[in-house]
Amino acid sequence: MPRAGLTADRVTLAGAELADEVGLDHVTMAAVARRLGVKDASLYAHVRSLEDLRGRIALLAADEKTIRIAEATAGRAGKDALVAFADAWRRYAHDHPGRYAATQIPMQIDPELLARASGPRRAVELTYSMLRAYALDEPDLTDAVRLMRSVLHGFVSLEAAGGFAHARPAEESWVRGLDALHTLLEHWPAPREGDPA
Amino acid sequence: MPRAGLTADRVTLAGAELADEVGLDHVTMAAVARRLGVKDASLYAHVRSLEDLRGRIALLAADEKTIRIAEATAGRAGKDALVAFADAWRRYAHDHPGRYAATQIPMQIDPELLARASGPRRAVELTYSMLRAYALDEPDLTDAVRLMRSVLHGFVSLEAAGGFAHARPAEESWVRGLDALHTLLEHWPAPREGDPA
DNA sequence: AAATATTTCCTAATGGCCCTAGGTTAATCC
DNA sequence: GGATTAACCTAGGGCCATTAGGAAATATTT
Repeated sequence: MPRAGLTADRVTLAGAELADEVGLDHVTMAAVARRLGVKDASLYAHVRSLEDLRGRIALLAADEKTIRIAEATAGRAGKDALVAFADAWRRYAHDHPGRYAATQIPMQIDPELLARASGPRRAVELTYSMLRAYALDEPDLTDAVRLMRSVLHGFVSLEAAGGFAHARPAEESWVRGLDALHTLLEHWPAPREGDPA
Repeated sequence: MPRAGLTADRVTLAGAELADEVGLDHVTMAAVARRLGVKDASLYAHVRSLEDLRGRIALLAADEKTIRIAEATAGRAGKDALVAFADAWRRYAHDHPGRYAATQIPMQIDPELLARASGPRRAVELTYSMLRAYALDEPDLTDAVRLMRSVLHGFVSLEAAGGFAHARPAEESWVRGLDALHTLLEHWPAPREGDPA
């Protein structure tokens, strides 16, 4: 009987595809094994546990999202870069809802695996380089990066959870929200007197 | 043998407490039943399924969060109200991480139950009333409300997932981010020429 | 107060899932 | 080709969700 040719990456990919199709919390060892034409016990040669698998899906998603953002922002600057960055983020979440959901799981990921992963780190670095165009000094830059990430992640999450009633298309609020963010970054307020930095 | 005196609300509360203690996805029928000193099968007289229970926890959380925000913002206006609103939101997420996580599950909630719940609707209404102080006209007001909710939810989620490296305390980015949001709301940019509203 | 109806909670059972242990067989390396 | 490594399997234990149907406590009616 020939072998299926499994590997940790192939198991992860199957899990990721399944997550996009049926939702992250319907990704089970049994279902992934079925998709690969294999018995569930066979997966444990490549993946430590279901939690481990979910962590790997999260890291895969981080890598893919980072690549998309890098490609989208390459050669752009200023507001162009901002919009390209944000659109790439949102589009990834739309195209891969299950993978994206995996990125939200609190960091119960195998530390060794996490250390070898470049996706999350590079995503933050990309945000920094994009925002550097706005001439913010630390610690404002860090605060702006965090605000930016909060907006993108929050909008996309609420959208996915059906949080925006259908009155006004989410797309339009998105465009206008990015306009507003751009304006804000150009006029980032100075710390108020009396507040510690 | 005396009875436990269960009801849908008591089961939901036990589930919510458990969610805060051990995380939402460790909330199982069996665990809730143990906590209530009851057999798991007994819960099905009050709750349709595990999914139903999670939906009820989400609605409970929405109600509680709304009440906290309402109390915090009562009698305040302008930036005071904004900060009180945001802090109440974030504090609820910190105090009740499991309940808060439940609010993120896509709306697979029993529609009939949802219709009777006032929490989610009132939370949005409160956001509208708070932002009305900034003299925005529709559709800008709706876009601002959505941006606001995105920031709050996104920040709190990233924080809970350990998304902010410890370099700079999240608290400080939070305060400065709210400063920035306030400024933005005071100077909300007009739609750019050529763009459809 | 007695009889009835209702509801709560139980026991029993099915099937699915995660995961471990230990055996076979296919690929790989000399 | 023979030995080693690894992939994949069978078997099984334990936990969980859910249903069906029975017994006992409460509520309702007379």
